[in-house]
Parts: sequence; C-alpha cells; structure tokens
Amino acid sequence: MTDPNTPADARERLIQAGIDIFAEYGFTATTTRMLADKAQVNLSAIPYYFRSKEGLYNATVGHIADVLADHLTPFLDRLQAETAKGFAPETARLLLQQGLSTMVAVMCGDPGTMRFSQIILREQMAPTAAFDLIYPKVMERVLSAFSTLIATITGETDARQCNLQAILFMGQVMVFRAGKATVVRRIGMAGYTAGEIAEIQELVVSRAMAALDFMATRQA
Amino acid sequence: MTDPNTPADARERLIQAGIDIFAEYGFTATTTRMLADKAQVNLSAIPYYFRSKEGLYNATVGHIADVLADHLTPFLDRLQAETAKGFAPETARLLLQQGLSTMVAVMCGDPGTMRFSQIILREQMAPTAAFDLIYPKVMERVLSAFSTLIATITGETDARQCNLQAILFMGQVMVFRAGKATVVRRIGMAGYTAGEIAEIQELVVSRAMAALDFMATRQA
DNA sequence: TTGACTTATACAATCGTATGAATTAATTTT
DNA sequence: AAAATTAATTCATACGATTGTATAAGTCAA
Repeated sequence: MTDPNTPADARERLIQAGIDIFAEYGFTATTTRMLADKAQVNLSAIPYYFRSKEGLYNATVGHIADVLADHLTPFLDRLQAETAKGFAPETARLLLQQGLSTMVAVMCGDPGTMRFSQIILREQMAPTAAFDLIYPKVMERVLSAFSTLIATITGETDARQCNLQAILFMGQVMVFRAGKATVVRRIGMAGYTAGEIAEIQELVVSRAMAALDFMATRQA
Repeated sequence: MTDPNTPADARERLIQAGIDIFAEYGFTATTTRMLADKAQVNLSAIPYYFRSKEGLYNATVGHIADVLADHLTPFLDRLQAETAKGFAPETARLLLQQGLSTMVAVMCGDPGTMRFSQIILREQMAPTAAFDLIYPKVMERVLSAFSTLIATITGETDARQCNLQAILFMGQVMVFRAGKATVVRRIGMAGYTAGEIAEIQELVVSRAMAALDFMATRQA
C-alpha cells in the first residue's frame, strides 16, 4: 500500500478499482486481472470476496447506489420538510435549481462521481441485474423529487406530465456526460473546467425555468 | 439464405449482423462467432472481407453513417434552400419541429434505426476510432443545422449559445433512448408504441419551442 | 485453369475461476 | 504470558473454455 489514498483492505480496494475500471471499460471489456492489478490485490481475492467478477460488479454498483443515496439524503430531507409545511412555489424553484446544479456537478464536474454516472449510464443503456440496485435508491428518488417540485411550481396536476418533464431535465444534464465527446468537439470546450461547468449549470437551470413557465401558463 | 430479407452476399450480411449484434452487446462482448452465425457465414469471412473484427465494426459504423447521412440529406437540402432565399423565422420553426420529430422517430420509434442510435450512443460514451466516421457525417451536420435554425428563430447572434441549445435538444431526445429502461419503468410505458412515440414527439417539440421563446425574449 | 470465395480445422493468447500451499491474524489452551 | 491451535486471508499456479485469427484444402464460376 504505497498510495495512502487507497483503503486498507482488499475488499474495499477491489470496489474502488471496480469503480475506476468498470466505468472506463464496461463490464465485459474489464478483465479480472485489470481489477486485481489496479487494486494491488491477488487475482484470487475476487472469487474469495465476491464469488465472481459479476459479484464484484454488483457490489460496485451497490456501493455507488449507497454513496449517491447518502449524497441525496440532505436534499430529499429538506424537500420533505418543506412539503410538510406546504411550501411556496418560490422555494420549490430554488430547490429545483439547486438540484439541477448539483446533478451537473456530480455527473460532469467532480472526477470522482463522474465514474459513478458513467457506470449508471451504461446500466441505463443495457440494464443488467445491477440495474435494480441503482434504480430504487437513486433514479426513482431523484425523479420523484423533481416531479414533486415541478407539480408545486407549475400547478400541473397530471403526474405523468410532471414525470415526463423530470425526465427531460435529466436528459438535458445527461447529454453533457454521455455526449461529452461531441460537446467538447462541437463547442470547443477544454473538457469541463470549473468555468465550463458553471456555464452548463446556468444553461440547464435557465432552460428548466423556461420549461416550467411554459407548463405553468399552459396550466392556467 | 432462407430469409429473403437478408442481402445476398457475405459482406453485406456481415454488416447487417454487425448492426444487430454490436448494438445489442457492444464491441467487446460481441464475438466473431456470434457475427458469423447471425450472418450465416463462415467464421473466416470476417478476416477475409474486413481484415479483423475491428475492421467489421468500423465498416458497420461507416455504413450507419452513410445511411443516416442519406436520410439527412433531404432535410439539409431544404434547409439550405430556405437559407439561400433568407427564410422567415416561422419556416425555421417548422423545420426545427420536423427535425426534432424525425429524430425521436429515428432514435426511439423505428426498430431498424434504433440499432443505429444504440451504436452511436456507445461511441459517444466511449469513443473509438469509429467515432470519426460518424461525427462529421451525422453529429456535426445535425447540430450545425439545428444551430442555424435556432439562430434564425431567436435572433441569437452568439454561435456558442446556439450550439449549446442544439445540444440540449439532442439531450431531450437522447434521454428517451439511453434512459429507456428508466422511462418505461417510471412513466409506465409499454415500450414505445406508436402512441407513446407521438406523445414524446409532442413533448419534445413543445419544450423546444418554449426554450426558443426564452432565448428570443432574452435577446430582445 | 485461373481467381474469387468458402470451408473445416487448428493455434496461440486470454478469459474467469479453481486449487492447495503459504502466510498472517485471531483465538484458545497451557 | 507463552505456546498451540484454529481461522482468515493471501499467494502462485493451473485448468478448461473461449477468444480472434491463421492456415490450407475445398468449391465454384469465368
């Protein structure tokens, strides 16, 4: 253990390696030897701790789900507290803006959490058994929160419409992660510096507000 | 050749198989034996016609780029014709609506072209050498066209802003392809029936118009 | 009979995982 | 507290299966 950043025991180190390697190469292209090398752990530690490569993958996705769920909790708690006392549309607007900005930062800004979203995106496109680990803990709760906020802000009573709008919001953020290669090439970005992230956040939030205004006027 | 739909010679059949198999499993998880079986072709036809598995993959992506570029041509020609005679914002609006609807149909509606977008999405997330085959022929031209339309409609003079909005449009469409698993589960869709596609098209177009109005008023 | 193509077979490399010995840590017994 | 014993973990090695691709014989039309 020359690197003090790596956790102490083999099990944790393998999951950390899983986050890095699975994110970069995907499940199939990742070999058990890559994982063992990255974790500085013997090859047999994988079947020993996780039964199989697939077991390690599921543990990795499960870990990501837990970490993201923890990050989500303060936001969801605040939302629930505001909901309890019947909150004003203005408060909901601020919460939604904060939520979208955080999502941009998590998916595109922070190098650590960017690996998370890479793995989640792969699961979205081609779901495996691990999809069920991430969906209820993360996707469902995020979309549900956004949907609630959208309903409060716009007065839209049709839940389907609110859920669809929440998905559109996700798409506007996601495109900057999944389509990074195109974005960087097309816009001429350096590769998501702090300034570029701020620009994306402002863009996403402003268009979200425009969409909400549209929904509100259509509702009225 | 029991199936009359499959093309005559081995080369074409392998590319058709490549579209199906690479889309479903990705490059690494696809084996040469899967491809040969699907194409009903001997295994050695792959190195014979394409030098290697990677050669077949590149030929497959190249083929997709060509087909999509052909589909794109009428739209782009019409756009160029309108641009030449200095077209009205109203015309631009209609063209953009048509473009977005087509994109939804191509990416989510038609089972044939859905494979295309699956492969393109994988290239977006983890670009290989084949990315350069699809970017200039498809991505660049679509985004450029959208950007031009956005500028015409809103009066926005900053090209960067127009390009960013074009990317947001792509994201709103893309989320229904990449996030299909979540969408179906969350909204309770059957899996993109004709009616559901129409609903998505209406949704995407309406929000796009709202975003354009926002840009226009901010410009004024 | 030539050239284009197809076929069956084989090969080295790499894959995930099993095996059992070596080592370390923990627990119990003296 | 020291020694003995058990359990937990690490390690090197190996195995069968699968991978992409090479090879050379075979087939067919021109």
